[in-house]
Amino acid sequence: MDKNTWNALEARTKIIKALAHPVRLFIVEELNKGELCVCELQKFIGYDMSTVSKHLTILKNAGIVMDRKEGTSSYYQLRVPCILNFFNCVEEVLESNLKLNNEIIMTCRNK
Amino acid sequence: MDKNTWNALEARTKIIKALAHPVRLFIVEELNKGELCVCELQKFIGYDMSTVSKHLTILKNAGIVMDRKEGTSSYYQLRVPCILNFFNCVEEVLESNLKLNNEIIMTCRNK
DNA sequence: CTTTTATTTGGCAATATGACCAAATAACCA
DNA sequence: TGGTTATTTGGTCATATTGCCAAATAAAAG
Repeated sequence: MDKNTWNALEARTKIIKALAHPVRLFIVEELNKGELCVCELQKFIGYDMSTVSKHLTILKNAGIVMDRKEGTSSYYQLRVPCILNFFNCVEEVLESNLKLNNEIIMTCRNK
Repeated sequence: MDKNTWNALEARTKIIKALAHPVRLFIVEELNKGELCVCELQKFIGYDMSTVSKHLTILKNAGIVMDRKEGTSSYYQLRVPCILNFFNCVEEVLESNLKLNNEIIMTCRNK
């Protein structure tokens, strides 16, 4: 595999990795409903404020969210709206997994 | 956050995590062109055969690929075709990131 | 039956990730 | 100014990930 191919893969991986955590997935879904500050997200999530802040930094560095300061607060919002299509596909995989499990169960029953 | 919400997040995270690695991303893209055996993928990737095999197991456990034995070989193929839409979104984020960088560069020049 | 080929599994070491706490920063208020 | 609030940053520790090697497995070939 050549260097360019690898670099392209790594660039895309960075974005996918940013979404590959339950807390960050939750944040993206909440932000899809509208802008929120760190303390609001922290209340929903229940983890330490610093942990939530670090998760937001990861999403920001990946280019998925952007922030806006107002007073002492930082408000975060989605920067790229297509993220939801992304999730549609994940749902499709989940449904497909369920279907397969059902088939396996049915096959076992018929034996 | 309640237990159900968390479980749903974790289920989706498992799928996203499976895609969050350059080698696995490469595998998915190659398999999109058609079925391949482990040794063919190994030649492209250059890593140890056991490493490639483990990456394939991760994709399989996430429900993204499926395998088929033929002789001594295992052939892998995509189980869910929508994976490419998924990548379209990642590309959109990348393009958006590039656009932002250009804006920053332009702003700096004008100062 | 032994050897070869393709793959998977187990184990280990290096590195990355993710949680918390404590401290630093920054804006606002009294 | 000094204190409060919101956020970020640095440090540390536990755990997860990822690579390789060696060994186990399994089918095919000689």
